[in-house]
Amino acid sequence: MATGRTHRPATRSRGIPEATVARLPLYLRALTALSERSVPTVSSEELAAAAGVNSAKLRKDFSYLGSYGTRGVGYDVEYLVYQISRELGLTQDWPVVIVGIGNLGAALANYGGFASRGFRVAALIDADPAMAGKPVAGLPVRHTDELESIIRDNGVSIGVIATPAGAAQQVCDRLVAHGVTSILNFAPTVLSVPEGVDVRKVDLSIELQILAFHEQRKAGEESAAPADLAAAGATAADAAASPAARAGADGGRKGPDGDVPAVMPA
Amino acid sequence: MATGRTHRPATRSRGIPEATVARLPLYLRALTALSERSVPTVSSEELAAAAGVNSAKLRKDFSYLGSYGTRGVGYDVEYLVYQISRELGLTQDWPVVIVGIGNLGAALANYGGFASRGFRVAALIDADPAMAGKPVAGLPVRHTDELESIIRDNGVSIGVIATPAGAAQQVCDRLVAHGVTSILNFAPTVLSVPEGVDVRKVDLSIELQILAFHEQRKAGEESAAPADLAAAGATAADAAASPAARAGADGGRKGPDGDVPAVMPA
DNA sequence: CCATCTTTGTGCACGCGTTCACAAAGACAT
DNA sequence: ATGTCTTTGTGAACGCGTGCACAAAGATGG
Repeated sequence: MATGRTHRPATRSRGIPEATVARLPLYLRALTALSERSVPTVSSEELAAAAGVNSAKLRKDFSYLGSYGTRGVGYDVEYLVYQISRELGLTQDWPVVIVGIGNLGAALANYGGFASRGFRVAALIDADPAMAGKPVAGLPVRHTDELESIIRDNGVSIGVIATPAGAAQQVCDRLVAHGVTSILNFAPTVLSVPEGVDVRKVDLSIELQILAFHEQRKAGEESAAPADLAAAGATAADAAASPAARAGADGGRKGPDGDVPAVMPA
Repeated sequence: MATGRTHRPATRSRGIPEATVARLPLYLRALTALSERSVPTVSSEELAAAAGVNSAKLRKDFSYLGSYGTRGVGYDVEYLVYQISRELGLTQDWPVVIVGIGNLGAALANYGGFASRGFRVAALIDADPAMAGKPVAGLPVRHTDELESIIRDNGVSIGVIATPAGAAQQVCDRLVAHGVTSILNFAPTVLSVPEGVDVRKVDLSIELQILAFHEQRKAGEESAAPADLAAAGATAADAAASPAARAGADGGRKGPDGDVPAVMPA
């Protein structure tokens, strides 16, 4: 998956491990799908498969919530949907503001996954006066000046930052100053916030870089096994000394079948 | 931050822990910023602060890469930028395709963070014939039919899926069939892929749900402290012993305002 | 050349998360 | 009722990641 964790250090909430909390939405989605197909019950095995996790892990996760589930039968889908929703706080309405209505901000505003989960986009905010009033996803873009009143009037406690990196900290500070205590940050910056404020970060380029790392490793292992050994043996000092030598090493990519690729694409 | 990890189980790549790999892009960004300001060296303390992590952790992370750094001085910025870039595979060009050019796909196509990191958008692909040829972010949208040739001709090994959930698995299968071995998935679905293919997932609504969980907890702690203590006191054993008792027990749960949920749904 | 001071690199301990494996709980059939 | 069969809930072991704390390395000054 794709996220990092600029998170609370180690404060486990109630008794529920952070890792479990992060999986609850996953289970919820799978359960919702089952619910729509009117499936009455699921076993941990089935549900785990649908959510893409280990069944033992799933059972343990649920055990933190309590003993829902019947031995020999499985879990009642509807009941579990309700319990998880409640645990995640989705039974209530969460007004959110999106700040920074560029390409990404607009895409977020249009994203359907929010509304369907109890999140209501209370306002779209942008610093550019030219944007003010322009309708995006059915809502008029408001100017940053209105930020405070918007937060106050709507009781907003969750903010989404989709501004350029340079503006993010400033926007963050203003959000926090006016009462926002949870922030979802799409700007590629480390935000510093006071104690008690949660920040989660989504960084698109980081995800790609992680994939690139593994991709490189795959390519290297396959085609250049000896070269790889050499690289492993020769400590970084060597490799650094001659970047050219390295550039030549990762040429071979695996095709869909076993065909051995020729040279690297220029 | 914002991602999950539908990842390789436990196979640590080379000797570098997965957690470390995930932080390297963070360090790289901070270092790049320093580099642009022509700062020659940084201490682990300074860099750690800039990247938002613990300095001990940072030093340990770097120790996996090798012994770059001079005691009493710190790390050479330029050198470290190079080393990390190389380790992440960013010294080479990674052509990527983006499939599904809706709001999100278009936003991704326009996202500057890719190009600046060695990622090149080789093509934008959409299933809608009406989209074909339309320019997005300076590139003409191509139709799904061309998927295979695009991947082949460009040597694409990384694919980004930004389609609706329903189409994601199918797109994924086609990508994989034609040689893509790393996928960044924005569709809210669990993708199943063969061994050897890496999937990372970015799920916007999941991030919000996690924030909502903590937000709820914060609100609850404040207003319903005693109820919270009671819940903490009763160990799982109690609750497990009698599901009925439990159902009743969590009646007094912290709502934002203290509303008590009724009974369980049938 | 020696002393001092800074900063790295890492051994070690601890805690969280994952997984195995199984006993207990309940459904269902006889 | 009793027995069988399924599936949960969890105790226990293990491994990874984190953070402390310190020894070693090197710079710097005398």
